[in-house]
Amino acid sequence: MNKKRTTIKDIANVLNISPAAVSKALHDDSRISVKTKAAVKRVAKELNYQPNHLASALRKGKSNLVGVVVPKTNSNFFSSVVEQMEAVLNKAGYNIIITQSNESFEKECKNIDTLLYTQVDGIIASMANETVDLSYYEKIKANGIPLILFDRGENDLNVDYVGIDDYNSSHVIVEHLISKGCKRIAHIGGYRRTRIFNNRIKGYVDAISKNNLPIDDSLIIESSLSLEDGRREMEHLLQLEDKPDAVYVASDYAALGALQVLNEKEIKVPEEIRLIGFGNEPFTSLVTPSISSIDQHSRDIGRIAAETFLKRVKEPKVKQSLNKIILDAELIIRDSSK
Amino acid sequence: MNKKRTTIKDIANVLNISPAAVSKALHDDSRISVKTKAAVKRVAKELNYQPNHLASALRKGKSNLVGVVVPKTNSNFFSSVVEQMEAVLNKAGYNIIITQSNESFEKECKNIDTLLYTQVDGIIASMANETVDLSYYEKIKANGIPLILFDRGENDLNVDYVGIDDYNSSHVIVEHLISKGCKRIAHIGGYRRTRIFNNRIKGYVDAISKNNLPIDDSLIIESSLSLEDGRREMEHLLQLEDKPDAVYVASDYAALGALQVLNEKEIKVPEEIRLIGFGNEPFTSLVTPSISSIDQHSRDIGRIAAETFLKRVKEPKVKQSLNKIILDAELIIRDSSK
DNA sequence: TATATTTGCTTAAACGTTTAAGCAAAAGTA
DNA sequence: TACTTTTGCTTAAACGTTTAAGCAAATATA
Repeated sequence: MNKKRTTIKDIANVLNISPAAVSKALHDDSRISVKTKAAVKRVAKELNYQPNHLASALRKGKSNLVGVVVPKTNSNFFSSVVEQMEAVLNKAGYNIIITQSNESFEKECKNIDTLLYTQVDGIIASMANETVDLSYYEKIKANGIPLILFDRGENDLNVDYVGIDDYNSSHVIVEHLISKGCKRIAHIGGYRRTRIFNNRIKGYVDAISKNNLPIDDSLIIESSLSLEDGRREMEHLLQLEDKPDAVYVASDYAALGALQVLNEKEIKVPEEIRLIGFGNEPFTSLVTPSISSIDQHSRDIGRIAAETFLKRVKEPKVKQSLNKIILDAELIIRDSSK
Repeated sequence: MNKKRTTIKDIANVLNISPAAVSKALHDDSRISVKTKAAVKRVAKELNYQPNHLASALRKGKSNLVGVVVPKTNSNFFSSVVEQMEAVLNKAGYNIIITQSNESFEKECKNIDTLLYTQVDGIIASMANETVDLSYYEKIKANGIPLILFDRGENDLNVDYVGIDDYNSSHVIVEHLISKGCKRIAHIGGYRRTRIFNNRIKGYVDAISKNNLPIDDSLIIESSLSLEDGRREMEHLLQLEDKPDAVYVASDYAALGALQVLNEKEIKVPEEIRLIGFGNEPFTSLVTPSISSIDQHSRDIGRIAAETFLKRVKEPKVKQSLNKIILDAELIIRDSSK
């Protein structure tokens, strides 16, 4: 029994040609005869030859791997984004390494180090909520490989970005609620230090003003947007003297927490309080009442991010103008705001 | 400006020592003086040296990468399993490449090829529902690297496996339902060709018999267990002349579909029909009524699968006896079966 | 003091592939 | 026929590490 894997050399020995010829034959080089090519491929199959990616990547200085950094794969949004990326990149001959930061800055840094160490040809990332220090992302840029951000980006980094228009989404939501007659619209949002949440808050504030409603700071709440946060902040809102008649929550999970509290207290949704979430997670259509939410076009984001990467590697010389691709989000109206 | 990355050679040149000495210094070899080590590490930092994983992996014949194949990361179970694997393997110096098959056999094969090509040191996999042909898994075994299966495995492959006791879980469920007075318990299951679903069906049948209830084939249904399948099969069960008084669904998603139909038809759960799911997905506690379900100890499964891999690479010579680790699952009783 | 051991390095080969350069034979051109 | 071009390969170096083997100098041992 042979312990060793078969290499290009083994094939060369069988056919009494040079390893170089075998390599070229396997890559359909025009300078190799049809006959030799056929023979090489036959022997390769016979010996169950598996190319060694490490060796070719080392020699070519290109690993054909793309690193993906996400906060958590355990959400419909991210897993759907990743699925599309995979599809597009696979077609172009790339494979992806997915790493999750679990929303931890420290883990995110470790992941980036790992990916660089593994010699990925580029990194597509969405930042953890915790992340403020951008030095690790500068490290990627310094490395010379393309860096594409999606969903959770940072303007300061000056790299390609794909995401939805959070600012405008807030406008759509607020205007929908006002059209239903709401006058006191609360916003359970994320922390302002994350750009997307900041944009949602700014959009909310501007939309309220634009529609001549008063801005009430007690109706604007920042949190981590977990289900528990949603519960806590909803309870808090219900203790206000002047209760809101609608709540716009910047995440479906927190919106669900809010809904649980409303259901438990037998406050009718949407009659007494209208509720809108963000992200269009599958469960929003499954709970009672179903939750209106913003669809983030996850599939498009994944596809476009991957395509942007491919463009960058194809034209590394040309200092292309930066891509900031902002997609329009879509409000899916369900029972909670009808 | 220097385009090139700094290598071990650059450091060697600066200090006028050999690349070999630098390599050893970086690995804290005992035969390198403390002084040289310090100097090497200082220069490495100064030049922002990043080791080239490809080169060391090629030379050492070891990539320190572990491939993970899952049907879909978009489920609490799998993402939680993967999270634990990552934690354990990272600690041991390994990184993981996650690939999802999206339940497609073809994609699964492609993923395995990719992983082998990338020279992973081992593969931890859970098979797609579609998968019947095991030749790709044999390919992994032939490659000589460890293969660990979890959750969805195959006895025929004769490799390490970690999972829960599906057969016994069915017993626990059936007995719980009987204790609540149920007499006609239906089972919306997966396809028998998947071992775990087959075990759940067998467990169900045996538990029914053991408790002296009649086996009624019209109450045993095989499906893909999607939410839509759950809806369709629940509607089908409700059209039976002799309706069930309990339904045990082998997946939470399908259980949710069933629950939707019951809610729509205003059939009271649990009063008229009791319902139990499988997997303890987060939404089971979020919907109304909350769904009783089986917790699969995803964190333990991830941890143990990773540890099993580490054991296998540590002792490749010793033909260890095969590990089949079967964990006890836990029934979480909620409103749908109270 | 003579010999053995340890220390601290160097040299050189190896991992498996790709590729630039080169070269003889075959085929094309004048 | 004498030249150029094309075809079909070979040779050898390179990618960045690691590591076995070796060797001189320093240190320990007898």
